[in-house]
Amino acid sequence: MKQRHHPNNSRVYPPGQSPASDDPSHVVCDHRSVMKEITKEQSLVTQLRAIVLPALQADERSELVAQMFQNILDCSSKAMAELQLLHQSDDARNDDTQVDDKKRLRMISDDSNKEDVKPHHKHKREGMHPLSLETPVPHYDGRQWRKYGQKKHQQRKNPRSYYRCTYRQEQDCKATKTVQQKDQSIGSDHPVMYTVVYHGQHTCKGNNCSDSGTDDSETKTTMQSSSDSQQSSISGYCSDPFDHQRSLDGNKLVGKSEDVIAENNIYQACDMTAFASLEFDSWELDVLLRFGA
DNA sequence: GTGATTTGACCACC
DNA sequence: GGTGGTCAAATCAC
Repeated sequence: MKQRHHPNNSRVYPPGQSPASDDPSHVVCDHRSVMKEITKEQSLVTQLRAIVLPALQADERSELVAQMFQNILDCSSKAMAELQLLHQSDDARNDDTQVDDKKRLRMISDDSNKEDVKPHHKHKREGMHPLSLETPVPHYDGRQWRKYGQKKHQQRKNPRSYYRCTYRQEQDCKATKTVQQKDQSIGSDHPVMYTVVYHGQHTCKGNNCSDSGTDDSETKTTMQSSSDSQQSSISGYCSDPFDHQRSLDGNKLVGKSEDVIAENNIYQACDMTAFASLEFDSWELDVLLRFGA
């Protein structure tokens, strides 16, 4: 596994502070804790934005509110990026003691590392830098996806779904993503957490596939998805990637209990990616800043 | 009828 | 043989 090393790899302890008192595990835990809180904040802000913006009339005030939401999310994303850099720095400094942490990072960013050291698999996306994210709302990220496959893996309780850009044929967009429900999500704060891995960058343009993080139309489309009687032509908006959760599909909400509908509306209306970034580079950060807001 | 999703099969790699 | 990713026919929803 190729490690990312921070330039400041040697550690100097200030007077009166021993390595024991500066337990690296505490540093890691602090990073995780803070990143977790930021992730929560991002999720809540995106959810709040999805609720508030559609309720506002399209005027200067709504634009201002949208811009404020954007700024908040930008700040948190930047803070996350800074923490990530610090976290990587600590990992590099503590090769022997942070085995578990490395395992975790390896699991998240496995694909990207494979590309660095192994020949390209035919089916693996050549020249593409995957981005792994955790989010309770994996479907909506400002792009339109079409599901083309699903696989149940022996080691995992939940199947993995494969999506490609809706405009793959029209515009030869090579972007794909995989969505997998996390096993440990049951009982957590969020009902479900998903690991979303993006491969390749979008080359498509137009047709709602452009960068428009604050585009109100996206929010409207998302809000409509839960009540729209039409079948969604955009996998990312309505359908759930997992068969056992097809009841969550917006089209199938009709006839369900109000509680379920309300809950699903929340998560579908707020189907914006609240990214918990764990490993990303500059363009990936750019993606986070644009899509996460 | 059209378009999206599902699902088993297939391929390449390890 | 297991795994990850993709393909394509069947199926579904409108």
